[in-house]
Amino acid sequence: MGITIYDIAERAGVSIATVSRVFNAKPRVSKETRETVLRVAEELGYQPHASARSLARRQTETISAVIPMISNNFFAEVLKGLQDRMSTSTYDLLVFSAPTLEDVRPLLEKAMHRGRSAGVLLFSAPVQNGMEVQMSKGGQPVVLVDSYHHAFDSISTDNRRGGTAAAEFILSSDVQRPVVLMASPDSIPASQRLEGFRSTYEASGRTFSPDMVSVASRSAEFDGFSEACGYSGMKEFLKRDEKPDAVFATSDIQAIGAMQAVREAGLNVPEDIQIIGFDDLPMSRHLGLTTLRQPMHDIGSRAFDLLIERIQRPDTPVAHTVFAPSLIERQTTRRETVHNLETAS
Amino acid sequence: MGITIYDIAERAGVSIATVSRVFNAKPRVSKETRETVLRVAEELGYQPHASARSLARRQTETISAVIPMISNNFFAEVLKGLQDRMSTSTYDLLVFSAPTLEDVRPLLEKAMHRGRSAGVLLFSAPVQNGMEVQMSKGGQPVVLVDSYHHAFDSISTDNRRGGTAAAEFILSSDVQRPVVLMASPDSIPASQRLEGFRSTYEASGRTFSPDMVSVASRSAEFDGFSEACGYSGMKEFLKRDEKPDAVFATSDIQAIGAMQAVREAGLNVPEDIQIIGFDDLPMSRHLGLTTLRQPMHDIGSRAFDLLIERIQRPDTPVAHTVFAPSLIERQTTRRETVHNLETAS
DNA sequence: CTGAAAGCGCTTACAG
DNA sequence: CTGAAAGCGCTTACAG
Repeated sequence: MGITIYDIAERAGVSIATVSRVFNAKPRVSKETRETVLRVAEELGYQPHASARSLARRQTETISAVIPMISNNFFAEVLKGLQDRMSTSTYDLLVFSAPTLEDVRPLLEKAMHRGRSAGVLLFSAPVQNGMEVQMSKGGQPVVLVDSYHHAFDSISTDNRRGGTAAAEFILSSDVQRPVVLMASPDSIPASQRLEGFRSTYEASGRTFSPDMVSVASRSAEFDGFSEACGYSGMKEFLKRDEKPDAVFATSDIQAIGAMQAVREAGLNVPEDIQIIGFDDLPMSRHLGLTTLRQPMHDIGSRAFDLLIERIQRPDTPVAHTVFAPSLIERQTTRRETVHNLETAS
Repeated sequence: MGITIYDIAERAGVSIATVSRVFNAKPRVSKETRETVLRVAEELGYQPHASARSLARRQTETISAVIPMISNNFFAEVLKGLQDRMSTSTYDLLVFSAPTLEDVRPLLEKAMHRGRSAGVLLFSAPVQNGMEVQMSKGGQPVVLVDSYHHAFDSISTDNRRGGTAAAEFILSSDVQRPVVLMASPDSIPASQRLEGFRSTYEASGRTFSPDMVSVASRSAEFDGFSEACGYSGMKEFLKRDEKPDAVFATSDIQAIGAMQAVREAGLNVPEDIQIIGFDDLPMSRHLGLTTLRQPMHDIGSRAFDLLIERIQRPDTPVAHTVFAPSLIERQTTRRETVHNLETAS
């Protein structure tokens, strides 16, 4: 059905080898033959066959991305950064989206199939048990995005530091009863954010009790990174006699759910309750949400660069890229005491 | 580097043909040889080479999705429906994301490359000029998602009807000065939503003047489907002496931007201004947004089914699937007169 | 039930 | 600068 290299060779009166050469921009071809080949190819509407090419070249120009919960806004943004970066390359992107963290394993397996792609980007999944082995002997390099493991390249945000920044912000204000809206305990990033918050808070001399945090169920949709989780968690907090006066959510999406719960309770943000999120989704700006920004776009584009680098130079030492989150102050918080702050964003 | 069919044939003491047979679940293989082959393959960690396989079979088990602006929430949801459906199939998904509608053309071209995929899903892009030809003679079938063209299978929402429903809702209330927040004029879906609204509104005897609609600029990010556009459009409306008392946005995301603008102006939703969106994104429920729901998940899964159907039976007549949007009433609107409503959601 | 062989559409030394 | 030929890793009639 398709027209091949043979068709154009015949019609141009040359061998298939020279046809191949012109399509691979090899130098040793005379200008005239190059031109006729190109013309004939154009006439016939020739397109190289992707599979044949990668089989012969013993390499493929596609990469795989294994992503849990693709409709998550954070991933969507990172993906956008990735795609923007890829649009100027010749690589294609194969996307494997896992409904839950459980499904990541088999999908990774699939993505690692020989000849399918040249490398894989594994998003936000903890590397556990046999996965490490599977990844090492898979033949293609994998780089971790929003995750960490000493044996693989990774790119992530300093979640602990983000938690610390949130705590510092709260400690420097007049907040008395902060609470934390945490995602699933299985989520490494969320755990680190909580931990950064907790340790910094305690370091100030105040006590951080377990009832100050609402943890999403392990089976929660999107690992607890959802409005629903933020909403219901906040509802619970609001039932207390002593209502919280500030909440740190481990993601913007949870913070948005919390905002809604607060409003429904007839309370005001930030007057009654201040809210801090994590991510800085595009919508957060318009919602006036104070948050810890992750450079999602950069994470995506860097991930691509790292993977390509690794594909081309497999023996480079493993590298970990960590971005620092930055506090973006907006309307959901107010700063009472403005000491210790050199720059306001 | 990789271990091939030859390795396992040798080690199992059989020919490569029989090895191939067991991996293709062909019937004519004795139980014993099947078992030894499988065992040896397991030992050696054999994986079939994807490219070689599709070259030999003359078919590939991957499909392509060409999507403008992948970080758009609507697409993310449709993609999720698609992926959920695909997870039980053996197909892989190649994603081509276009930063703008301009980039769709070249990406589609790329996606149509021979041997790359068995079919393509083209999202939300108007089929214009030469695209039709390119798509017809591309060799692989394409189905349109959230778009329409008589010559290709398509799956979409009845946007006009959604606009009509929004207008009817408003007409049955005490709203006096409704306005519309429209996305880019280049967007077919947005145009249809507006048109449905306009015609129904006028049919009631009221006049619909051009200054009742705020149209996003052609160069607006995400074709105007963004909080930023809803926000700025609403800001303009609020500068008027006679402020609107209801707004119909052509997407939820614009509606969310509008909500923020209203709040910042010190006005209340729905008391001062009622808001209706379009899509019913997951977050809309938690924001209490009244909207016209599109079954995004179903759109995604149906799209997959349609494409596979078309791949398998290329000569089936072209089919168009149209989903009816449904009005979901929530807190951003209030119904004064409750006549003509059998079921409240 | 099993094997030898041709073929899928390209790339790439090797000669010339 | 160009061609003949082998090879990439699999599938699939065709014989047996």
